[in-house]
Amino acid sequence: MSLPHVLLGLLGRGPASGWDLGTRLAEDPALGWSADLAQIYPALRRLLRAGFVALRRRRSPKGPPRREYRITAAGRRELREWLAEPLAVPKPHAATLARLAFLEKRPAEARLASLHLYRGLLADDLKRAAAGSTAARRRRRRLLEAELNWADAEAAAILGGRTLSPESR
Amino acid sequence: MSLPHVLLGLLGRGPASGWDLGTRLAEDPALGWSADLAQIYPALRRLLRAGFVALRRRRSPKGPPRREYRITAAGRRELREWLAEPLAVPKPHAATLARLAFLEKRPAEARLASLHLYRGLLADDLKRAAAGSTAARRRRRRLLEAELNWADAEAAAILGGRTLSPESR
DNA sequence: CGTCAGTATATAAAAGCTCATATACTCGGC
DNA sequence: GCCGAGTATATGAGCTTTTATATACTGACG
Repeated sequence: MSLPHVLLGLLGRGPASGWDLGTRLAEDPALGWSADLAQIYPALRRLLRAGFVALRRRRSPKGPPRREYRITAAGRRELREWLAEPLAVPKPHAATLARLAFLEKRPAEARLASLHLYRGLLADDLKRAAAGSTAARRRRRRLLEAELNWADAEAAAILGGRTLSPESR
Repeated sequence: MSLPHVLLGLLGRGPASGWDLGTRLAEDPALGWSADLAQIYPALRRLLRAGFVALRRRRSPKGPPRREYRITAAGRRELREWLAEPLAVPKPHAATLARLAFLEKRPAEARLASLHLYRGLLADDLKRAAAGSTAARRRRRRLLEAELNWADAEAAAILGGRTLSPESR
């Protein structure tokens, strides 16, 4: 849907090859987008045909020749228009959330074990998200912190022998 | 990827038709999954062929006959196995986050306007998320609150004439 | 000298998802 | 009696995304 625009946005920060864009996407979860190289390469071609990016081949110190793309004036225009569209609250599409929802029915030990593992992953992510001072990074840190607090509260409630829900007696 | 499992999870709460499942998914954002009916109907058929659900046709007070599915013993087993898989921190896949990240380069008024609209949407969602006492709902409320706080902090920083980032002088 | 790891591009096949459209049944209003 | 709205199931086209596979170049290790 909007992979091309995300790529344009990344190219707005400077020229890059398909490989570069792939690693940037993979490394920055604050961007809220990820894509396989098999998706990026065709997308770049479409952007090239549309005139939104320009291509320069360069030899690479390691490996085969790089195809470096840079954004064009038309590309910047397109990017600006996309950025001007109103923001919608993202509806997450994640199996983890569904599992979390259904976990409620499982025995307390199982819930606690899952929560504990999950908490560990959250803490790792928060540590990795410590760097960076963009709005998107700050947002990500806040959300991770809130989720950590939530996980702790849930674990405490289970350990306290009662759930926070009304069906507990 | 996991739509069939999500459907099994929902059927774990009681029998339902494809239509019912579609509306439940659409109405509960804490579930973290959404699906078109065009996706749900074939998925239910596959679950039926696999023996994870059983079908009963019932006349409906309004409209054409309903096809109600209920989870079988094999289905419960499958669901339990899926729930036992370790949770991974979801990586959001949302154009909004990417826009947020690239918005940084736009003029302050544009950023403020976007933030303000976004804040309004968040507040609406939070109001709608007020009900429910499951762990997933509590999680969602916490995250929405954290994001509201973030949006307010960002807006305040812009209004204060400086950003929170070190490149502000 | 071979082969493994890392960089880099590319394509095909399969799976997943959205959008448009069609059908069918009931009820309430005009 | 017809029309529109709400309930309910279903399919096909087209798009996006994932997974698997292939190629090619360099440097390091054994």
